[in-house]
Amino acid sequence: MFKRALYLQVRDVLVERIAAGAWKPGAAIPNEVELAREFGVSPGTMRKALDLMEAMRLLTRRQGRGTFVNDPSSAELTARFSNVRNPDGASIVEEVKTGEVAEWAVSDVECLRLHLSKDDRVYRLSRKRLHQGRAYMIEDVSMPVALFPGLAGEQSSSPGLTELAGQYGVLLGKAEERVSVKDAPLGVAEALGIALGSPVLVLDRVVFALDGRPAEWRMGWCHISDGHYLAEMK
Amino acid sequence: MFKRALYLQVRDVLVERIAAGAWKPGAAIPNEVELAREFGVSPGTMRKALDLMEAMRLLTRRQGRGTFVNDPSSAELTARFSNVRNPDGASIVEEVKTGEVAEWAVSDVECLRLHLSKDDRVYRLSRKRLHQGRAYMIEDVSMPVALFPGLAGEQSSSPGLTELAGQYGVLLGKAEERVSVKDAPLGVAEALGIALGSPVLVLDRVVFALDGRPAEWRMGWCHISDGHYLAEMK
DNA sequence: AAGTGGTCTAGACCACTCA
DNA sequence: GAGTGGTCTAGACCACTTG
Repeated sequence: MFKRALYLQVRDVLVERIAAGAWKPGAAIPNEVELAREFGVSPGTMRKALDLMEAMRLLTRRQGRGTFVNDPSSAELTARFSNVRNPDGASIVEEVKTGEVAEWAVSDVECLRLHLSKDDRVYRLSRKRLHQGRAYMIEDVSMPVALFPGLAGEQSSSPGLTELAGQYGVLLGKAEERVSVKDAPLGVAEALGIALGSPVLVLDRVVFALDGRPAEWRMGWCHISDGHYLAEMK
Repeated sequence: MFKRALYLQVRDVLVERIAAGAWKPGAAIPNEVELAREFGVSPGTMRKALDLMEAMRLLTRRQGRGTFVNDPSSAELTARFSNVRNPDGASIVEEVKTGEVAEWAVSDVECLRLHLSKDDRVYRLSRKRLHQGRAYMIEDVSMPVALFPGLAGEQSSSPGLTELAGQYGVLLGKAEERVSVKDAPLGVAEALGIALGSPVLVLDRVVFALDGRPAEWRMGWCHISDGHYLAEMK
C-alpha cells in the first residue's frame, strides 16, 4: 500500500482551494499555526506544504505580514512565458489586437501539442502584437474546449491566457517553446510589413497547467529588427 | 548586526568543500547525523542545507543508500545548457572539433557579457559542431583568464566548459541565451556549407558560476534544417 | 539486521511589520 | 506589544537499500 506524504496531501488541498477561488488573489490566508490546527498536522508539516506552494508561484510570504495568494494575471506572472526582448533586455511594452474566438475540430498538430484525441474540440483565435505602432509578431492560438468551456460564446474578443486561467480555475505551471527560423509565408509577410520570404523567428509554444494538462498552444511569427529571444537556463 | 542563517553558512562550507575537491564526484559524503554532529547543528538544519545543495544540482540523495556528489561533467549536467534539438526533440548527438586556445585582451562585448574591466584578459577558442558528418553550428568562445588561470599553456585542444569547471573548482549555476536571426556572414556560410546571406540562428550565451561570476561567453551561428531551439520556462 | 535518507512532531526563540 | 513568518532544536518513526 502506497502512502502519499502528508505535506503533499495538505498542499494539494490548499492548491485546490485556490483554484476553486475560495481564497481570492491578493488576499491573506490564515497563519501557519492556524492552518496546521485546521488540518490536524504539525506546524512543520504545514510549513513544508506552504514552501512548495511558494515555489509553484501560488503564494507569497512576507515575514511579519502574512501569506498572500498571488494574482496569476499580474504583470510579473503574465510576462513569465514571453521571451521576446528589446535590445536592452527589457520586456517589450506592447499593444495587442485580438481576433474573434471560434470553436473548431482539432487539427493533427493540435492533437499532438495539446495531447488531445481526434474527436476533441478547440477554441482558436489570432493576435497581432504591436510595438511603437508597428506589428512585430502575429500569433495563432489554440486552447482545449475541455479546459475553457463556453469561452467562445461569452466574449467576442478574448483576454489573455492568464486572465482566462484565473476565471476558469486553471493554474498554470510550465511552458515549452520551440524556436526556429522560417521564410515568412504570404499572410505573415503582409501582416508584419516585410518582404515575402524574409526570415522570421517561429515560436511554437505550449503552456501547461500545474497538473500537466496542456492549456494553450501558440504559433508565433516574429520579426524583431534589433531585439532578441531570451532563454534562461537553471 | 546582520546574522546569516545557519543553514546557509553550513551550505556554503559544504559547497566550498566540493569546489575544492575534498569530496570527489560520484563519492558518498558522510550521513546527515554525522555531518550535523561535525558542524554542531541539529539534523534538521543540516538537512535543509543538503536540500539546497540538491536543488543546486551538486548532490544526489537516495533513500537507503546515501548522499552522493554529482559529476559536473556528466552527460546530463553538460547537456543542461544546450538547447539545440532534433525534430523529435532529442538532444543532438554530435561530434565537436575544437580549435586552439589563445589569450587575448578583452573586446568591448566581452567586457559587457563577462562583467570584466578594460584591462582584463580572456582565453578564446572556436568550435565546430557536426551532426552526421555535416557542420550545423560554429562557435566563438571566450572565458575569463581569472577563472581558468594557465589554461592556454596546458592543453592545446581544450575540453568542454563543464570539464574545465571541474578542474578549476568553478561550480556552474545558470545561463542566459539571447537568440536572434541574422544573415550568415562569409566565414559562417563557408563553415556551414550554406549560401552567403542565408538566415541562421545566432545563439549568444553566457554561463554563470554559482557565485554569479560569468564563466563563459559563446557566440554560436547555427543552421538546422529540421531541428529547433528548445526553451523551457518554469 | 543495520544503516541510510524521508517524514513528522512539538516545541523554542528570532526578525520583521504594523497599529 | 501583538502577530506574522523564519530559524533552529531534538527527538521519533517510516521506507528503502544492502549485506
